[in-house]
Amino acid sequence: MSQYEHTCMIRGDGGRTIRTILDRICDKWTLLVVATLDQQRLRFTDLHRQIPGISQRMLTLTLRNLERDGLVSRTAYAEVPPRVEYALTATGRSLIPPALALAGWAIEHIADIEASRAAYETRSAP
Amino acid sequence: MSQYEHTCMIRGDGGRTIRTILDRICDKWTLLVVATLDQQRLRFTDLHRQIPGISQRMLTLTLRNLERDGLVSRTAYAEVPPRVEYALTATGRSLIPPALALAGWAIEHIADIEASRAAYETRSAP
DNA sequence: CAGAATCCTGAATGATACTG
DNA sequence: CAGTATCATTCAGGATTCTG
Repeated sequence: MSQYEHTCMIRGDGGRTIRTILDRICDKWTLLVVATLDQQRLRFTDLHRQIPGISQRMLTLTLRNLERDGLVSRTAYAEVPPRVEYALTATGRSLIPPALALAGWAIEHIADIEASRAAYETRSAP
Repeated sequence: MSQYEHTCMIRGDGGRTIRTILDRICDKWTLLVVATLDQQRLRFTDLHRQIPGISQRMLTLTLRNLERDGLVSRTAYAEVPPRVEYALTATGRSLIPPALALAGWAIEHIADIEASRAAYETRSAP
Protein backbone atom coordinates (compact mmCIF):
# COMPACT_ATOMS: atom_id res chain seq x y z
CA MET A 1 0.00 0.00 0.00
CA SER A 2 1.37 3.42 -0.89
CA GLN A 3 1.96 6.28 1.46
CA TYR A 4 -0.80 8.12 -0.32
CA GLU A 5 -3.39 5.53 0.56
CA HIS A 6 -2.21 5.62 4.16
CA THR A 7 -2.98 9.26 4.75
CA CYS A 8 -6.59 8.23 5.15
CA MET A 9 -5.42 7.19 8.61
CA ILE A 10 -4.98 10.85 9.30
CA ARG A 11 -7.80 12.30 7.26
CA GLY A 12 -10.32 9.57 7.95
CA ASP A 13 -13.43 10.67 9.85
CA GLY A 14 -12.43 14.28 9.41
CA GLY A 15 -9.34 13.80 11.54
CA ARG A 16 -11.18 12.82 14.69
CA THR A 17 -8.93 9.87 15.53
CA ILE A 18 -5.71 11.76 14.98
CA ARG A 19 -7.15 14.65 16.96
CA THR A 20 -7.94 12.38 19.88
CA ILE A 21 -4.37 11.29 20.02
CA LEU A 22 -2.84 14.69 19.38
CA ASP A 23 -4.98 16.03 22.19
CA ARG A 24 -3.40 13.35 24.39
CA ILE A 25 0.25 13.89 23.63
CA CYS A 26 0.59 17.39 22.29
CA ASP A 27 0.27 19.38 25.42
CA LYS A 28 3.43 20.87 26.77
CA TRP A 29 4.56 18.06 29.07
CA THR A 30 2.99 14.68 28.29
CA LEU A 31 5.63 13.39 25.92
CA LEU A 32 8.39 14.52 28.22
CA VAL A 33 6.81 12.70 31.16
CA VAL A 34 6.37 9.54 29.11
CA ALA A 35 9.95 9.67 27.87
CA THR A 36 11.21 10.23 31.40
CA LEU A 37 9.27 7.22 32.68
CA ASP A 38 10.72 5.01 29.96
CA GLN A 39 12.41 2.08 31.69
CA GLN A 40 12.08 3.49 35.20
CA ARG A 41 9.47 3.81 37.95
CA LEU A 42 9.69 7.23 39.55
CA ARG A 43 8.22 9.05 42.50
CA PHE A 44 6.48 12.36 42.11
CA THR A 45 9.37 14.42 43.38
CA ASP A 46 11.90 12.54 41.26
CA LEU A 47 9.83 13.18 38.18
CA HIS A 48 9.58 16.81 39.19
CA ARG A 49 13.34 17.01 39.46
CA GLN A 50 14.01 15.19 36.21
CA ILE A 51 11.76 17.42 34.13
CA PRO A 52 13.19 20.93 34.26
CA GLY A 53 10.65 23.71 34.21
CA ILE A 54 7.50 21.78 34.94
CA SER A 55 5.34 23.09 37.77
CA GLN A 56 3.86 20.87 40.45
CA ARG A 57 0.44 21.63 39.13
CA MET A 58 1.23 20.66 35.56
CA LEU A 59 3.04 17.52 36.63
CA THR A 60 0.00 16.49 38.63
CA LEU A 61 -2.41 17.24 35.80
CA THR A 62 -0.25 15.50 33.23
CA LEU A 63 0.08 12.39 35.38
CA ARG A 64 -3.67 12.33 36.08
CA ASN A 65 -4.47 12.45 32.39
CA LEU A 66 -1.94 9.75 31.59
CA GLU A 67 -3.30 7.60 34.38
CA ARG A 68 -6.84 8.19 33.26
CA ASP A 69 -5.94 7.13 29.72
CA GLY A 70 -4.16 4.03 30.96
CA LEU A 71 -0.68 5.06 29.81
CA VAL A 72 0.75 5.42 33.28
CA SER A 73 0.11 3.44 36.46
CA ARG A 74 0.08 5.07 39.86
CA THR A 75 1.00 3.10 42.97
CA ALA A 76 0.51 4.68 46.38
CA TYR A 77 2.13 3.07 49.42
CA ALA A 78 0.47 3.49 52.80
CA GLU A 79 3.49 4.97 54.50
CA VAL A 80 4.36 8.13 56.33
CA PRO A 81 5.57 10.20 54.64
CA PRO A 82 3.56 9.07 51.62
CA ARG A 83 5.26 7.38 48.71
CA VAL A 84 3.78 7.24 45.23
CA GLU A 85 5.39 5.62 42.24
CA TYR A 86 4.59 6.16 38.61
CA ALA A 87 5.42 3.82 35.76
CA LEU A 88 4.47 3.31 32.14
CA THR A 89 1.89 0.67 31.32
CA ALA A 90 2.22 -1.54 28.25
CA THR A 91 0.12 0.97 26.33
CA GLY A 92 2.31 3.77 27.57
CA ARG A 93 5.46 1.96 26.46
CA SER A 94 3.96 1.37 23.05
CA LEU A 95 3.84 5.12 22.51
CA ILE A 96 7.61 5.41 22.67
CA PRO A 97 8.47 4.16 19.15
CA PRO A 98 6.14 6.49 17.25
CA ALA A 99 7.20 9.32 19.53
CA LEU A 100 10.81 8.56 18.65
CA ALA A 101 9.92 8.59 14.97
CA LEU A 102 8.64 12.10 15.44
CA ALA A 103 11.64 13.14 17.50
CA GLY A 104 13.92 11.76 14.81
CA TRP A 105 12.12 13.79 12.20
CA ALA A 106 12.42 16.86 14.40
CA ILE A 107 16.16 16.44 14.85
CA GLU A 108 16.66 15.77 11.17
CA HIS A 109 14.74 18.79 9.93
CA ILE A 110 14.88 21.40 12.65
CA ALA A 111 17.82 23.15 11.04
CA ASP A 112 16.00 23.46 7.71
CA ILE A 113 12.86 24.64 9.45
CA GLU A 114 14.59 27.30 11.47
CA ALA A 115 16.51 28.47 8.43
CA SER A 116 13.29 28.72 6.46
CA ARG A 117 11.69 30.60 9.29
CA ALA A 118 14.56 33.04 9.52
CA ALA A 119 14.47 33.64 5.76
CA TYR A 120 10.73 34.21 5.93
CA GLU A 121 11.13 36.81 8.63
CA THR A 122 13.75 38.64 6.60
CA ARG A 123 11.44 38.71 3.61
CA SER A 124 8.37 40.01 5.43
CA ALA A 125 10.06 42.40 7.88
CA PRO A 126 12.66 44.40 5.94
CA MET B 1 20.98 0.86 20.33
CA SER B 2 18.06 0.19 22.69
CA GLN B 3 14.85 2.10 22.86
CA TYR B 4 15.93 3.35 26.27
CA GLU B 5 18.98 5.06 24.90
CA HIS B 6 16.88 6.64 22.20
CA THR B 7 14.57 8.54 24.51
CA CYS B 8 17.33 11.08 24.88
CA MET B 9 16.09 12.27 21.51
CA ILE B 10 12.99 13.39 23.32
CA ARG B 11 14.46 14.41 26.66
CA GLY B 12 17.64 15.92 25.34
CA ASP B 13 18.03 19.67 25.93
CA GLY B 14 15.07 19.59 28.28
CA GLY B 15 12.75 18.69 25.42
CA ARG B 16 13.36 21.83 23.42
CA THR B 17 13.75 20.07 20.06
CA ILE B 18 10.67 17.94 20.48
CA ARG B 19 8.79 21.00 21.68
CA THR B 20 9.75 22.94 18.59
CA ILE B 21 8.27 20.26 16.43
CA LEU B 22 5.21 19.63 18.55
CA ASP B 23 4.53 23.35 18.45
CA ARG B 24 4.61 23.04 14.67
CA ILE B 25 2.29 20.12 14.17
CA CYS B 26 0.11 19.96 17.24
CA ASP B 27 -2.25 22.75 16.58
CA LYS B 28 -5.71 21.79 15.50
CA TRP B 29 -5.27 21.79 11.73
CA THR B 30 -1.64 21.50 10.60
CA LEU B 31 -1.46 17.74 10.33
CA LEU B 32 -4.78 17.63 8.54
CA VAL B 33 -3.62 20.18 6.01
CA VAL B 34 -0.37 18.31 5.43
CA ALA B 35 -2.19 15.00 4.99
CA THR B 36 -4.62 16.61 2.59
CA LEU B 37 -1.81 18.01 0.48
CA ASP B 38 -0.12 14.63 0.27
CA GLN B 39 0.30 13.80 -3.40
CA GLN B 40 -1.77 16.74 -4.66
CA ARG B 41 -1.42 20.45 -5.30
CA LEU B 42 -4.55 22.24 -4.20
CA ARG B 43 -6.03 25.70 -4.38
CA PHE B 44 -7.15 27.55 -1.31
CA THR B 45 -10.83 26.89 -1.87
CA ASP B 46 -10.27 23.21 -2.64
CA LEU B 47 -8.35 22.80 0.59
CA HIS B 48 -11.12 24.61 2.39
CA ARG B 49 -13.65 22.19 0.96
CA GLN B 50 -11.59 19.10 1.67
CA ILE B 51 -11.05 19.90 5.32
CA PRO B 52 -14.44 19.91 7.02
CA GLY B 53 -14.86 22.37 9.82
CA ILE B 54 -11.84 24.60 9.21
CA SER B 55 -12.51 28.32 9.00
CA GLN B 56 -10.99 30.53 6.32
CA ARG B 57 -9.02 32.29 8.96
CA MET B 58 -7.50 29.13 10.41
CA LEU B 59 -6.72 27.71 6.98
CA THR B 60 -4.89 30.91 6.13
CA LEU B 61 -2.94 30.93 9.36
CA THR B 62 -2.07 27.25 9.11
CA LEU B 63 -0.85 27.62 5.54
CA ARG B 64 1.20 30.69 6.42
CA ASN B 65 2.95 28.85 9.23
CA LEU B 66 3.62 25.84 7.04
CA GLU B 67 4.95 28.06 4.29
CA ARG B 68 7.09 29.96 6.73
CA ASP B 69 8.59 26.72 8.02
CA GLY B 70 9.23 25.45 4.51
CA LEU B 71 6.82 22.54 4.64
CA VAL B 72 4.43 23.94 2.07
CA SER B 73 5.04 25.95 -1.08
CA ARG B 74 2.67 28.66 -2.24
CA THR B 75 2.38 29.54 -5.91
CA ALA B 76 0.31 32.55 -6.94
CA TYR B 77 -0.64 33.00 -10.59
CA ALA B 78 -1.18 36.51 -11.90
CA GLU B 79 -4.68 35.89 -13.20
CA VAL B 80 -8.12 37.28 -12.65
CA PRO B 81 -9.68 35.86 -10.62
CA PRO B 82 -6.55 35.01 -8.64
CA ARG B 83 -5.32 31.43 -8.48
CA VAL B 84 -3.05 30.16 -5.72
CA GLU B 85 -1.79 26.63 -5.41
CA TYR B 86 -0.38 24.94 -2.36
CA ALA B 87 1.83 21.85 -2.35
CA LEU B 88 4.08 20.01 0.04
CA THR B 89 7.81 20.59 -0.20
CA ALA B 90 10.29 17.75 0.22
CA THR B 91 10.49 18.59 3.91
CA GLY B 92 6.72 18.60 4.15
CA ARG B 93 6.50 15.20 2.48
CA SER B 94 9.08 13.83 4.88
CA LEU B 95 6.73 14.54 7.76
CA ILE B 96 4.16 12.08 6.47
CA PRO B 97 5.82 8.82 7.60
CA PRO B 98 6.31 9.79 11.25
CA ALA B 99 2.83 11.29 11.25
CA LEU B 100 1.48 8.00 9.98
CA ALA B 101 3.37 6.16 12.70
CA LEU B 102 1.53 8.28 15.21
CA ALA B 103 -1.79 7.82 13.48
CA GLY B 104 -1.22 4.08 13.43
CA TRP B 105 -0.59 4.11 17.14
CA ALA B 106 -3.73 6.14 17.66
CA ILE B 107 -5.88 3.74 15.70
CA GLU B 108 -4.34 0.76 17.44
CA HIS B 109 -4.82 2.05 20.96
CA ILE B 110 -7.76 4.41 20.86
CA ALA B 111 -10.19 1.72 22.00
CA ASP B 112 -8.06 0.89 25.05
CA ILE B 113 -7.62 4.55 25.86
CA GLU B 114 -11.29 5.35 25.67
CA ALA B 115 -12.15 2.29 27.72
CA SER B 116 -9.63 3.32 30.35
CA ARG B 117 -11.04 6.81 30.34
CA ALA B 118 -14.58 5.56 30.76
CA ALA B 119 -13.54 3.31 33.64
CA TYR B 120 -11.74 6.22 35.28
CA GLU B 121 -14.83 8.40 35.08
CA THR B 122 -16.95 5.69 36.68
CA ARG B 123 -14.48 5.39 39.53
CA SER B 124 -14.19 9.08 40.30
CA ALA B 125 -17.80 10.18 39.67
CA PRO B 126 -20.10 7.67 41.39
C1' DC C 1 6.04 13.84 50.36
C1' DA C 2 2.45 14.42 47.25
C1' DG C 3 -0.61 16.75 46.24
C1' DA C 4 -5.26 20.27 46.08
C1' DA C 5 -7.28 25.02 45.60
C1' DT C 6 -7.27 29.48 43.69
C1' DC C 7 -6.24 33.23 40.78
C1' DC C 8 -4.53 35.09 36.56
C1' DT C 9 -2.70 35.80 31.82
C1' DG C 10 -1.72 35.01 26.98
C1' DA C 11 -2.43 32.39 23.12
C1' DA C 12 -5.32 29.55 20.10
C1' DT C 13 -9.59 29.26 17.87
C1' DG C 14 -14.03 30.71 16.06
C1' DA C 15 -17.62 33.99 14.04
C1' DT C 16 -18.42 37.64 11.26
C1' DA C 17 -17.82 41.17 7.97
C1' DC C 18 -15.13 43.32 4.42
C1' DT C 19 -11.84 43.56 -0.08
C1' DG C 20 -8.25 43.64 -4.23
C1' DC D 1 -10.93 33.62 -5.57
C1' DA D 2 -8.12 34.23 -1.87
C1' DG D 3 -7.68 36.26 1.42
C1' DT D 4 -7.60 40.45 5.71
C1' DA D 5 -9.46 42.72 9.79
C1' DT D 6 -11.98 42.69 14.22
C1' DC D 7 -14.09 41.01 18.01
C1' DA D 8 -15.30 37.55 21.45
C1' DT D 9 -14.40 33.29 23.84
C1' DT D 10 -12.11 29.60 25.79
C1' DC D 11 -8.60 27.30 28.04
C1' DA D 12 -3.86 25.62 28.77
C1' DG D 13 -0.50 26.75 31.68
C1' DG D 14 2.08 29.43 35.38
C1' DA D 15 2.49 31.42 40.18
C1' DT D 16 1.24 31.05 44.65
C1' DT D 17 -0.59 29.30 48.87
C1' DC D 18 -2.29 25.63 51.75
C1' DT D 19 -2.67 20.57 53.66
C1' DG D 20 -3.28 15.31 55.06
